[in-house]
Amino acid sequence: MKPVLAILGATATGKSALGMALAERLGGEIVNADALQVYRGFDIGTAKPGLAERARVPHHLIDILEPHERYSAGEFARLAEEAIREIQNRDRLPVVVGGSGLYLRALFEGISPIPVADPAVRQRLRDRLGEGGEGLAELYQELRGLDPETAERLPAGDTQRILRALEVALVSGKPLSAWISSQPFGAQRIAATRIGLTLPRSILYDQIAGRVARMVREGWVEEVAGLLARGVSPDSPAFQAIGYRQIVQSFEGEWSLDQAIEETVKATRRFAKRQETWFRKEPDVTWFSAQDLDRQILRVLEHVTRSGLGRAYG
RNA sequence: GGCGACGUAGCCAAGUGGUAAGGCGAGGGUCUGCAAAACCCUUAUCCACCGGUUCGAAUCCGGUCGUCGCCU
Repeated sequence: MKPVLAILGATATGKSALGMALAERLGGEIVNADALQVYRGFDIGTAKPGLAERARVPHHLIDILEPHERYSAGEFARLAEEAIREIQNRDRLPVVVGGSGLYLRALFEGISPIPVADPAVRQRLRDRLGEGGEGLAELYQELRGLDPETAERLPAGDTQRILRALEVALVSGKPLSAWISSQPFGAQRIAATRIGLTLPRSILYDQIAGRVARMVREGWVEEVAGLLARGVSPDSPAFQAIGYRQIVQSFEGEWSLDQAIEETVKATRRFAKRQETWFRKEPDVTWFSAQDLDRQILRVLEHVTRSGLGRAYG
């Protein structure tokens, strides 16, 4: 497969804007590598590109799921690869834009073909964990028996991963560690020219606060109210999105709207920090300052044409 | 000016004689299908300051400074 262009970086650094600009100049189409922009109706708080942007440049993997549907790194990797193939068949340049490190890794390095767990099994494990259940320690012990390698790796408090590892072993009869070693990351690569956007922490945090405030002005709270009124369950996967949760909690009286907004800003800051931690050790990323983006675009363009991409898409 | 309360980390705060809880914030990190998730680690050689009592003081006593409240 021919190489693609990828734009990554923490939230609120301007990835979408840069992606648009590059796609327009290079004859590209955007492949969204974001876990929440896939949900219909979750627009403002996910900073989803608007209809105007999408009319100017084709976007893929946006608005493809209903809020109750589940998405995942593996699903993303499959869909993204398909989209990339189609775009390349049209002789256009795929521009992958996103901030989720795992999703990007799954796409570019290939993710092990681990079977999706049976929801019934997941529910049963949840029940065993819950009130009057055995508790996490017991489940962790069980995992030690079924998949000692993974148990060794995981901290005893990581409920989410312990459950997942048990799920895989129970459903497939093969431990997660075996699935992984049969096709580790890196076994199936898609070449990419990776552009990273970064900002000094204090500026990034200002940016985040400003963006959340703007989203609220643009009707974020009303959007959330509308989703609930339409019957979207607050327990839907889509409501895992930062801000949406907090706003729902303010509706439920847990805190005031101002507090919800403040909590949203905080959660976004923590998220951005985690993204930076992930990307920091990611190899083969050429970093550009997100300050003064307009002027950076020329430098990025130059870098892109000099990279393998210029040749591949002559 | 008088009286009273208070002064513990960037913020909030517990601790009232035995050698500084916790929360928030911040920073660092882990990551194979929930990833905008989940999890882990670090963050006060020291309790406004000075002196005293005591084997031992953030804790008791005196003074100084500061903050707040009430009174004049």
